[in-house]
Amino acid sequence: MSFKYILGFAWCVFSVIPITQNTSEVNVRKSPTNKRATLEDVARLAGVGAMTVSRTINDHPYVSEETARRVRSAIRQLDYRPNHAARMLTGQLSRSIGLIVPDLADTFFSVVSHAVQETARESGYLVWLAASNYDPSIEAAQVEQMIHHPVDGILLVPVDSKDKYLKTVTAGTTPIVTIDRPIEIAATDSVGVENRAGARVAVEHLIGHGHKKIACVATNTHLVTIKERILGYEECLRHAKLPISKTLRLAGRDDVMPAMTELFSSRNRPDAIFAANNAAAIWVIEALREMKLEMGKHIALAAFDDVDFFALITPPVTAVRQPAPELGRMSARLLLQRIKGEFVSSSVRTVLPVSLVVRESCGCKKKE
Amino acid sequence: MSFKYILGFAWCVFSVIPITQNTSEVNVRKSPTNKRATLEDVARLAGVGAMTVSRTINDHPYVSEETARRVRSAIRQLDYRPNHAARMLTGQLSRSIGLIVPDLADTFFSVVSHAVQETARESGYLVWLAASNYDPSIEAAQVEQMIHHPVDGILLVPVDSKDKYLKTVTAGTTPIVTIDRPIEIAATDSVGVENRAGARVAVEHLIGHGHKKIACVATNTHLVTIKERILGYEECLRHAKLPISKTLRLAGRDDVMPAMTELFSSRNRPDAIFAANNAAAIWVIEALREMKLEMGKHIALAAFDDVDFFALITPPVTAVRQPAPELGRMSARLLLQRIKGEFVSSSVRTVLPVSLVVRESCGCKKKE
DNA sequence: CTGAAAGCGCTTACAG
DNA sequence: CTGAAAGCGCTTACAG
Repeated sequence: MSFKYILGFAWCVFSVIPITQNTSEVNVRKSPTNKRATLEDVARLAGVGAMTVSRTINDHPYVSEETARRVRSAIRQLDYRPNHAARMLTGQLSRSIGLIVPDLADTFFSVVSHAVQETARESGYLVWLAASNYDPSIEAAQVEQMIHHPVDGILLVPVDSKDKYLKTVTAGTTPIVTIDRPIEIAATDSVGVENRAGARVAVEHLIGHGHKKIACVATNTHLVTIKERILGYEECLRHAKLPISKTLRLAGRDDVMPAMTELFSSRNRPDAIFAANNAAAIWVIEALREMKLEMGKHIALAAFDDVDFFALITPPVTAVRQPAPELGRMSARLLLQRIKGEFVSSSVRTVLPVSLVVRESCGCKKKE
Repeated sequence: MSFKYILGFAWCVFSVIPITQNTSEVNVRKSPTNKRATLEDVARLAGVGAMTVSRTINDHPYVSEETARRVRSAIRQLDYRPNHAARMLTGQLSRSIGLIVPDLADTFFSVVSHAVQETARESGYLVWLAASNYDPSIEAAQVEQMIHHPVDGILLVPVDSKDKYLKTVTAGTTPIVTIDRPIEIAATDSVGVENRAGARVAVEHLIGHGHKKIACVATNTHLVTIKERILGYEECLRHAKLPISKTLRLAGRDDVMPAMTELFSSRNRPDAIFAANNAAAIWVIEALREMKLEMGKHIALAAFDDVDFFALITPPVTAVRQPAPELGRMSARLLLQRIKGEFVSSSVRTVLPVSLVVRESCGCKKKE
């Protein structure tokens, strides 16, 4: 279907080249002097009590500048770094959060993750990252493991927003913020986007082009977000008094061609398609190529979830753009606030706006 | 340059909707009974000593099946989970590794990260993820923070393989494996790909099409990997006795059009382009559109680093595909071996093969 | 097979 | 401003 011919090459060697060990690596590793310096060591060297060192590190007031200087110098000499594990044991915050997404290789989630990571770093937080592979049991296990690590809070893109494990987890003491979709069986903070309204705008745009038979194609139709988009699509058509066809649900790549062929040979052959998510859009685009139907000419297309390369496709694809970096930043900030206890209201659902990026697959022409 | 017209919408509301708190969330959180159970609690409930519980958890031999059963039941009753922080303090492995990449939003790195994450999970490891944003000082800080957390090992895509901080870090006790490129100032394990040979195959393919004037375009030319690819390009042309033009180095998006215009108006106007990395390829593609030059017809293009959507572009782009998931998996496995001490040889450099995915931008025609 | 003691490296009260 | 004591939750020797 996609036109790739892989060429093999004789030079494709898999080589493991041992490098001559010119550093004293092994010795260094075993050297006992290399053992990490502790608070005690620093205290001894600086000639003070352990508490004074601790206070200096934590910027407590009530340490004479004089002593602080001595301590700092000792710290530098020994290259001392506080042991995080010991700190956490005394009830300190771990200064870490967990992030669990379905698939890191998906552009949308990787952009969200990058933003989360950056926001966390700015606050001195480290982030655990895990991918659930769309498997609720993996998700539950990872959340568990993180909570007991422990982390100060968790950012989660829930695969199944009704899974019972969420009930237990949200009742616990670790704050949780969900990204992209809220949890349906408990009240937690969530940050998402205007799915329904976004779908409406995309479909309205197609209607504006004069299309009457608009089909909807989607994958992952069990997700609340996708359901919302489909609702938006239906609302819009109902409002315009146009016929609503049942949404074409694609489960896998193999479904695509048969389903599309059937759709186009039916007497309800559509003149426009609304793809409710990017996977559906990509599959539709591939299928249309296969079927020799030119987008923006034989058939119009508008998608939900804009992917950068949609601009590079011919013709460029019109799509609803989600503010992925904002989603990451906002959710991370909200979680950090919860952790610090700065934010004590009840759960909030934040809904971010989306915008339609009009290109050419919908039938619009490029302005020169 | 890219044709996007953002439409604003009146309904683009940013709404923060407080949800009525119908769960007893707050009470639960403060409830002291909710405090995590400890080893001691379990021991008391099971009527045994703490050690017995510890041994049961860790599957030590020498625990009578009878006692073990009682302990396990107590664990279940109290929903006990060992505190990781306490364990680590007694010198146990943390069962976590760190991964630092330049940019998580980059497809190549996000695919690598996903694979690393998965491999780690299969071994019960959790992974810290950080992005350096191509800034060596951020990279150094994150490595530091992870090492002192502590983590058992670190996977790193070094931004500057000569940065002096690497000297210190690699001399330490935490094993480090670099991905994509080795460190130049110390001997550590690394897992990368055949950059030079890959470039050669791509350029040879262009030569095979009869092109004589082949230009090379690249970004991030300070990276060893890119240098290698450029060397491969030059070797190949030298071998074919064709003129070698100086590599066009693009620093930012704004450089592209001026540089390309100049390149094409010079008397050495190329008939083919080798893009040494995906960013360069994308910029070149955009520029060619702008210049109304059709790939595979007016100009041939082959790129290093295949990106999924290259197949969806018109014409589909011919590119050297790197085994990103393997890169992630292999490096993670190698690191885990080092951590367990299973692997005690000196540092190894692993080089994975790449393959050319021939599509149409090079001038090949799609087989029907 | 089982448990009491000591300690991992830090911090929180408590006394100076 | 500073320090000695106790404890966070576990595990490693050491004795039964």
